[in-house]
Amino acid sequence: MKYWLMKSEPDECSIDDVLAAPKRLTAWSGVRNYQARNFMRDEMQPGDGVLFYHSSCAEPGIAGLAEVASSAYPDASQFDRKSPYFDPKAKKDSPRWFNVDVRALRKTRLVPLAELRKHPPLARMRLLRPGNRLSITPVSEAEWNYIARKLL
DNA sequence: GCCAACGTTGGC
DNA sequence: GCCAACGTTGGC
Repeated sequence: MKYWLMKSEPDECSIDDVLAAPKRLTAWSGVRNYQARNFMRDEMQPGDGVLFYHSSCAEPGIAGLAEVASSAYPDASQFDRKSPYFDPKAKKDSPRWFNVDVRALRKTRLVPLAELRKHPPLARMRLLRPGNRLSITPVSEAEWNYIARKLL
Protein backbone atom coordinates (compact mmCIF):
# COMPACT_ATOMS: atom_id res chain seq x y z
CA MET A 1 0.00 0.00 0.00
CA LYS A 2 1.33 3.34 -1.05
CA TYR A 3 0.29 6.94 -0.56
CA TRP A 4 -0.06 9.78 -3.04
CA LEU A 5 -0.94 13.42 -3.36
CA MET A 6 -3.01 14.29 -6.41
CA LYS A 7 -3.64 17.83 -7.56
CA SER A 8 -6.88 18.96 -9.06
CA GLU A 9 -8.10 22.42 -9.92
CA PRO A 10 -11.31 22.87 -7.91
CA ASP A 11 -12.83 24.85 -10.78
CA GLU A 12 -12.48 21.70 -12.87
CA CYS A 13 -12.99 18.96 -10.33
CA SER A 14 -13.14 19.62 -6.60
CA ILE A 15 -13.39 17.11 -3.76
CA ASP A 16 -17.08 18.05 -3.51
CA ASP A 17 -17.56 17.25 -7.19
CA VAL A 18 -16.14 13.76 -6.73
CA LEU A 19 -18.10 13.14 -3.54
CA ALA A 20 -21.24 14.01 -5.50
CA ALA A 21 -20.37 11.81 -8.47
CA PRO A 22 -21.87 8.34 -9.00
CA LYS A 23 -20.11 5.93 -6.62
CA ARG A 24 -17.92 8.92 -5.62
CA LEU A 25 -15.66 7.91 -8.50
CA THR A 26 -13.81 9.91 -11.09
CA ALA A 27 -11.43 8.93 -13.87
CA TRP A 28 -8.19 10.81 -13.26
CA SER A 29 -7.80 11.57 -16.95
CA GLY A 30 -6.00 14.41 -18.66
CA VAL A 31 -2.59 13.88 -17.07
CA ARG A 32 -0.02 14.74 -19.75
CA ASN A 33 3.23 14.41 -17.89
CA TYR A 34 5.29 11.26 -18.18
CA GLN A 35 6.41 11.08 -14.57
CA ALA A 36 2.85 11.45 -13.31
CA ARG A 37 1.66 8.93 -15.88
CA ASN A 38 4.27 6.45 -14.78
CA PHE A 39 3.19 6.73 -11.16
CA MET A 40 -0.36 5.83 -12.20
CA ARG A 41 0.58 3.15 -14.68
CA ASP A 42 3.43 1.46 -12.85
CA GLU A 43 3.04 2.06 -9.15
CA MET A 44 -0.53 2.72 -8.13
CA GLN A 45 -2.65 -0.07 -6.73
CA PRO A 46 -6.32 -0.06 -5.85
CA GLY A 47 -6.62 0.89 -2.19
CA ASP A 48 -3.63 3.25 -2.14
CA GLY A 49 -4.26 6.38 -0.07
CA VAL A 50 -4.71 9.73 -1.78
CA LEU A 51 -4.47 13.26 -0.42
CA PHE A 52 -6.83 15.26 -2.63
CA TYR A 53 -5.18 18.62 -3.25
CA HIS A 54 -6.72 21.77 -4.68
CA SER A 55 -4.33 23.71 -6.91
CA SER A 56 -4.43 26.92 -8.96
CA CYS A 57 -7.02 28.50 -6.72
CA ALA A 58 -7.35 31.12 -4.02
CA GLU A 59 -6.43 28.71 -1.25
CA PRO A 60 -4.26 25.87 -2.49
CA GLY A 61 -3.99 22.95 -0.10
CA ILE A 62 -5.20 19.51 0.95
CA ALA A 63 -8.98 19.39 0.77
CA GLY A 64 -9.92 15.76 1.21
CA LEU A 65 -9.09 12.08 1.43
CA ALA A 66 -9.51 9.62 -1.41
CA GLU A 67 -8.27 6.27 -2.59
CA VAL A 68 -7.07 4.71 -5.79
CA ALA A 69 -10.03 2.73 -7.11
CA SER A 70 -8.65 0.93 -10.17
CA SER A 71 -5.42 -0.01 -11.82
CA ALA A 72 -4.37 2.11 -14.79
CA TYR A 73 -6.07 1.89 -18.18
CA PRO A 74 -5.74 3.97 -21.37
CA ASP A 75 -6.96 7.55 -20.93
CA ALA A 76 -9.97 7.95 -23.24
CA SER A 77 -9.47 11.69 -23.70
CA GLN A 78 -6.29 11.20 -25.73
CA PHE A 79 -8.42 9.78 -28.58
CA ASP A 80 -11.19 12.38 -28.37
CA ARG A 81 -10.72 15.07 -31.03
CA LYS A 82 -13.01 17.43 -29.16
CA SER A 83 -11.15 17.13 -25.88
CA PRO A 84 -8.50 19.65 -24.82
CA TYR A 85 -6.47 16.58 -23.89
CA PHE A 86 -6.61 15.10 -27.39
CA ASP A 87 -3.20 13.79 -28.46
CA PRO A 88 -2.82 13.31 -32.22
CA LYS A 89 0.24 11.14 -31.66
CA ALA A 90 -1.58 8.62 -29.50
CA LYS A 91 -2.67 5.42 -31.22
CA LYS A 92 -5.38 3.06 -30.09
CA ASP A 93 -3.05 0.09 -30.28
CA SER A 94 -0.28 1.91 -28.41
CA PRO A 95 -1.81 4.47 -26.06
CA ARG A 96 0.48 7.11 -24.60
CA TRP A 97 -1.58 8.18 -21.63
CA PHE A 98 -3.09 6.19 -18.81
CA ASN A 99 -5.19 6.98 -15.81
CA VAL A 100 -6.62 5.34 -12.72
CA ASP A 101 -10.01 5.88 -11.13
CA VAL A 102 -10.11 7.75 -7.83
CA ARG A 103 -12.80 7.38 -5.18
CA ALA A 104 -13.41 10.29 -2.81
CA LEU A 105 -13.69 9.21 0.82
CA ARG A 106 -14.34 12.44 2.68
CA LYS A 107 -13.79 16.13 2.72
CA THR A 108 -11.31 17.39 5.29
CA ARG A 109 -10.61 20.85 6.56
CA LEU A 110 -8.55 22.78 4.05
CA VAL A 111 -4.90 22.41 5.03
CA PRO A 112 -3.20 25.25 3.16
CA LEU A 113 0.08 24.81 1.36
CA ALA A 114 1.57 27.56 3.53
CA GLU A 115 0.65 25.59 6.65
CA LEU A 116 2.21 22.39 5.33
CA ARG A 117 5.46 24.28 4.88
CA LYS A 118 5.58 25.12 8.58
CA HIS A 119 5.86 21.50 9.70
CA PRO A 120 9.44 20.21 9.84
CA PRO A 121 8.40 16.52 9.51
CA LEU A 122 6.96 17.44 6.12
CA ALA A 123 9.92 19.45 4.91
CA ARG A 124 11.01 16.75 2.51
CA MET A 125 7.62 16.15 0.95
CA ARG A 126 7.88 16.04 -2.81
CA LEU A 127 5.05 18.56 -3.03
CA LEU A 128 7.06 21.12 -1.07
CA ARG A 129 10.26 20.90 -3.04
CA PRO A 130 11.23 24.15 -4.71
CA GLY A 131 9.98 24.27 -8.25
CA ASN A 132 7.80 21.20 -7.92
CA ARG A 133 5.08 21.13 -10.55
CA LEU A 134 4.21 17.47 -10.66
CA SER A 135 0.48 16.92 -10.38
CA ILE A 136 0.94 13.51 -8.76
CA THR A 137 3.57 13.01 -6.07
CA PRO A 138 4.38 10.12 -3.76
CA VAL A 139 3.79 10.62 -0.04
CA SER A 140 5.82 8.59 2.45
CA GLU A 141 4.09 6.56 5.12
CA ALA A 142 5.56 8.85 7.78
CA GLU A 143 4.29 11.95 5.99
CA TRP A 144 0.87 10.39 5.51
CA ASN A 145 0.58 9.43 9.18
CA TYR A 146 1.72 12.84 10.36
CA ILE A 147 -0.80 14.62 8.16
CA ALA A 148 -3.64 12.25 9.01
CA ARG A 149 -3.05 12.41 12.77
CA LYS A 150 -2.05 16.00 13.29
CA LEU A 151 -3.38 18.14 10.49
CA LEU A 152 -6.68 16.84 9.23
C1' DG B 1 -1.66 39.02 -14.35
C1' DC B 2 3.19 38.05 -13.38
C1' DC B 3 6.91 35.20 -13.60
C1' DA B 4 10.13 31.42 -12.19
C1' DA B 5 10.76 26.74 -12.88
C1' DC B 6 10.31 23.04 -15.53
C1' DG B 7 9.16 19.80 -19.53
C1' DT B 8 8.82 19.17 -24.45
C1' DT B 9 9.84 20.01 -29.19
C1' DG B 10 12.49 20.17 -33.16
C1' DG B 11 16.42 21.93 -35.94
C1' DC B 12 21.03 21.02 -36.48
C1' DG C 1 22.52 14.20 -28.61
C1' DC C 2 22.64 19.19 -27.77
C1' DC C 3 20.23 23.17 -26.77
C1' DA C 4 17.31 27.26 -27.82
C1' DA C 5 12.66 28.30 -28.16
C1' DC C 6 8.42 27.62 -26.62
C1' DG C 7 4.41 26.18 -23.74
C1' DT C 8 2.63 24.99 -19.21
C1' DT C 9 2.20 24.93 -14.27
C1' DG C 10 0.89 27.03 -10.29
C1' DG C 11 1.92 30.05 -6.29
C1' DC C 12 1.71 34.67 -5.31
